[in-house]
Amino acid sequence: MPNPFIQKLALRAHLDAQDIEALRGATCDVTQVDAGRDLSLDGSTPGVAYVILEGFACRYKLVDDGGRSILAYLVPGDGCDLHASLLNRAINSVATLTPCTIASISYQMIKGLAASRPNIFRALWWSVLVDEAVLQEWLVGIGRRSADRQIAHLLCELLTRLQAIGLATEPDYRLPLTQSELADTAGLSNIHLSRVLADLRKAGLIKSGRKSISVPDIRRLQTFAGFDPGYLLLSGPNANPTELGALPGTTGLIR
Amino acid sequence: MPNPFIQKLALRAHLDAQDIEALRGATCDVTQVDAGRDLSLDGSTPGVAYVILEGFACRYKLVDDGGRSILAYLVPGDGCDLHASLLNRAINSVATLTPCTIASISYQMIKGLAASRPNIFRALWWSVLVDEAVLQEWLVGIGRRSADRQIAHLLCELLTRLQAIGLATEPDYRLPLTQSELADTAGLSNIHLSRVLADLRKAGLIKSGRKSISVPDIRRLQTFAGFDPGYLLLSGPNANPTELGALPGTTGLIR
DNA sequence: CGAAACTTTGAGCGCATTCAACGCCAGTGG
DNA sequence: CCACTGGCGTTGAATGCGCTCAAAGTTTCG
Repeated sequence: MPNPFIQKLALRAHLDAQDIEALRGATCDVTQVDAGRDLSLDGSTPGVAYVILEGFACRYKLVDDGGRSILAYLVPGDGCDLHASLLNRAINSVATLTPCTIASISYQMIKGLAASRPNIFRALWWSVLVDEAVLQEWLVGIGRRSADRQIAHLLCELLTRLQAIGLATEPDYRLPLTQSELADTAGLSNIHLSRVLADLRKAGLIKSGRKSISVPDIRRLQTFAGFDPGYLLLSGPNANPTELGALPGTTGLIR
Repeated sequence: MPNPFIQKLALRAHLDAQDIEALRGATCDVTQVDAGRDLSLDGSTPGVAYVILEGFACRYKLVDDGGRSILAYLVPGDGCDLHASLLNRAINSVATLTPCTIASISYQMIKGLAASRPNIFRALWWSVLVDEAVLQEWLVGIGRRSADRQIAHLLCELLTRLQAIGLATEPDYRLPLTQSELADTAGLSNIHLSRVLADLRKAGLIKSGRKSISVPDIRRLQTFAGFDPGYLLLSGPNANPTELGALPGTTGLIR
């Protein structure tokens, strides 16, 4: 069984045989977890990080009034709290959305890997940047996109991410998320989310069944959503970042 | 003149004399920039990072329909694109909001510092985590908080951050932001933002004058906003992160 | 002083919410 | 096999938060 974590890191930096061996050794502490369990709680001091090998999870936060805000989806190959290894406080909660197979990694192990293996370090750093880029894109969506475009954008993103790890075939993919979860991602009520999905269905942009989505025409959905996959930084590893110079403040005004 | 960048990093990791000297040397390429100029454009390949020494800037993205979404405020001491040093593509634009004094740092310089000085590396890593935590909190606010609480929360955050670098006295602080910028941060129209501010003023939670905010009773504003400064990770440097163990999936259910 | 940028106010509309009820489906136990 | 239950999704009606459009007031700056 291939390790999706290693697969994903290999997309983002060149890994040699020793790197892969080290990663394989680090992710050998494997556990099964039910759906709907917390892996880490906001404000706690975990000391252990996880990697999702199978299943879906999410990072989330709760608000005073009982509302929930989903901050990220974790799919196979994604780590959680990996880059928080120098904090003594989790800045968000993490919960499984489906039954999951996860690997536990101690913070010491992570620090050791990051310090001794530059390739791994670079791949982890890259992952952090992707996390941040996704978070930014969600903020844009929730703030400045209409609900239907925002959902379409989210579906495009998930489709792209799942394709990158071979979990989605071209036209359609299985999305084991409830509407309530999508709503808490998009900042909508689940009633309204239901209507938005119905609209997208009526427009022929998606076909949704029980916990699965199929996209008849990806291009059309992407155009509708204004989706540009560039921010996912999937386009090849950056073996050689071009170091161009630039002068400050010469380009143009805002807007 | 003290260097706020070094001050801020020193909050986040212990820096010895050599670290400080190295940082001082790295930030000696200083420039003045007008307000409203772009320091970096989404999708470009900058190759140079900046540190704000004086003034305010922001990270932002534009949407197809002309909308703008502000993703972060950069205050004195904050870096921009520092951690993107291994990307060859900026994932957002950066623009000055006021006249700024900035220092330019080449990516090679950053990489060198991060590689040779563990303390600096740790401080930079810490900064990335704070960036992410703030972004998450904004996502929660824009998605699940009412407009007035969201704005109150944002004002609390900015006040706390400015106090941390000595740019705000206890009861009030100067906030050189236009309502249009606040609106693009909160995902609101500027007309509605004007009303929200008026409501907060009427409720006695803030007193706002021309580009300045004063907060008569910080506690009251924080309570109203549900603000907990923990996510800003300002509470002391993490010289000794406690390494506690934890078992997966034993804590509780979502909600 | 005049122009441009920013802020405020009012009126009307619409997207999204809440509340409530019903349909659907899977699992469970009689 | 059927009734019961709980989670999830859908639909309808009424309310409201926040938006658009438009215009006037206010600062700032050249």
